[in-house]
Amino acid sequence: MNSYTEENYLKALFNLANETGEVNVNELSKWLEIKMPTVTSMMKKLAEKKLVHYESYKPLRLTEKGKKEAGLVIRKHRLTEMFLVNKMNFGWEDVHDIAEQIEHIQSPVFFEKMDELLGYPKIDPHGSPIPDSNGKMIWKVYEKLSDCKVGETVKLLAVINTSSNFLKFLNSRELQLGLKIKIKSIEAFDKSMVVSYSKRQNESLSQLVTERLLVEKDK
Amino acid sequence: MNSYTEENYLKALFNLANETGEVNVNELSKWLEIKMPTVTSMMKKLAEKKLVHYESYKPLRLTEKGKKEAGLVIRKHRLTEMFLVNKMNFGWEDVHDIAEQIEHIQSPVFFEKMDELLGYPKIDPHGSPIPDSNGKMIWKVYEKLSDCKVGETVKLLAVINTSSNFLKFLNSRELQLGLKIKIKSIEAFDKSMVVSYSKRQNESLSQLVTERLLVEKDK
DNA sequence: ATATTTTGTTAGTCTAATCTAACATTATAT
DNA sequence: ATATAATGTTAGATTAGACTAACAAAATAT
Repeated sequence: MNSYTEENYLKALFNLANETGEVNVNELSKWLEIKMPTVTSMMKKLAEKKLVHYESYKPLRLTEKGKKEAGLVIRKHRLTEMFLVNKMNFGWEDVHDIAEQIEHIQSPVFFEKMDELLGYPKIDPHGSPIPDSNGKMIWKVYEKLSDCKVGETVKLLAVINTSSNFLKFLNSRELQLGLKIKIKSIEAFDKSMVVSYSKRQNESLSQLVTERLLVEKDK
Repeated sequence: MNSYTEENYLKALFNLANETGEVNVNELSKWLEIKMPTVTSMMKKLAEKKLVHYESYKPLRLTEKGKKEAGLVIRKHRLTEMFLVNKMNFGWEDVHDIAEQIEHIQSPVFFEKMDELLGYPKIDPHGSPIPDSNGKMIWKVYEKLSDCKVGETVKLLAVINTSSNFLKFLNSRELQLGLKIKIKSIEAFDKSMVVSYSKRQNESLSQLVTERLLVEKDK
């Protein structure tokens, strides 16, 4: 069994991993807002438990066991977010902090029940995949809205940033998952986009926004 | 803000308090399965925080502030049990351990939402009162079934012990809150009762059981 | 009334998870 | 190629919450 704290490190390692699965001590330290020496010592502990590959001065990498256990924490987090939104009527902007706590509840049946009541969902309210009960997660390859071209019509399928402020901003523009968005123009100097969707015509979105919106070309 | 551990001590003090609101260090120690010296030092800490009246060698007593905060933890616990039973289809025998964890979630809106979805319940699935949002709890005065007399018909309104084993036993006899129970006879030598309720005629219940069932005389 | 048992406290140790200060290694820039 | 900056580690301190051993006070029994 991993402690509350260990679960948080595992989750962070999973979420921060680059293409090769590597994370630096410094990145992890900044992400968790925990000083580097503390991170180093926790990495040694997790290495003892065969959850992390650790060698001095080398980047960190989760072991297979570590990936699985991290995946299971993320599963609990995302099932919780889905439950809060679909069964308890919370807005998607309000679920992150609660899920950060509930993800550490030790009770397999509790999360199995959530899963069942939700009808075994595959994605969470922000469009992120929910790992299966073995901790395995399949990421669909989405495109950033910021990488799309003028004239294209795309479907909004996920958001990268799940901070309350960003999601409240999306709410204020009535931007939600599933929407079809048409790109009318792109400003050359700041990469901001003018787009149309549902009843909104010619809304302007800054690059900070468009690169956090994940889309699929409309077929 | 009280820590997870502090919340558990407060709750225990509340639950163990006798008529005069007093609890001994020893009782508390046994209840929590934490050694006496640890309890003593925690009591000093809670006294610092004005949550407990503490004097060397004297019984412990929650302050008004302490009672309120303990009541709020119990509120979170009982709302959670109610939610698990009524909204997530758990049996009343399976909710205690999960509620022990969820009661420590720090998120007022989370519990407000539960309360709202449940329709502001006044009692939990075991018949215990749910404290209000100021931590105030009103205990109805029930009678123990074991104190009732032959010939009386009573209504089962609460159970004292909420251990999974006891509740599973009640399930196996189809005993549930709200039932009308008629006392047919009482064995003199072991105080066991023969009772009838719903479709069950002449069920025998040991004193260990009858003194854990809280009832009201049928009017 | 005194001895014994039970209850409660003090003093000091331990572990998990954090920190700072100082030092070591690796990466970057001139 | 070397100086500087960034990153990472070691050593030692701190805090919360637990423990044991030893002692002290209160309750109980003879």
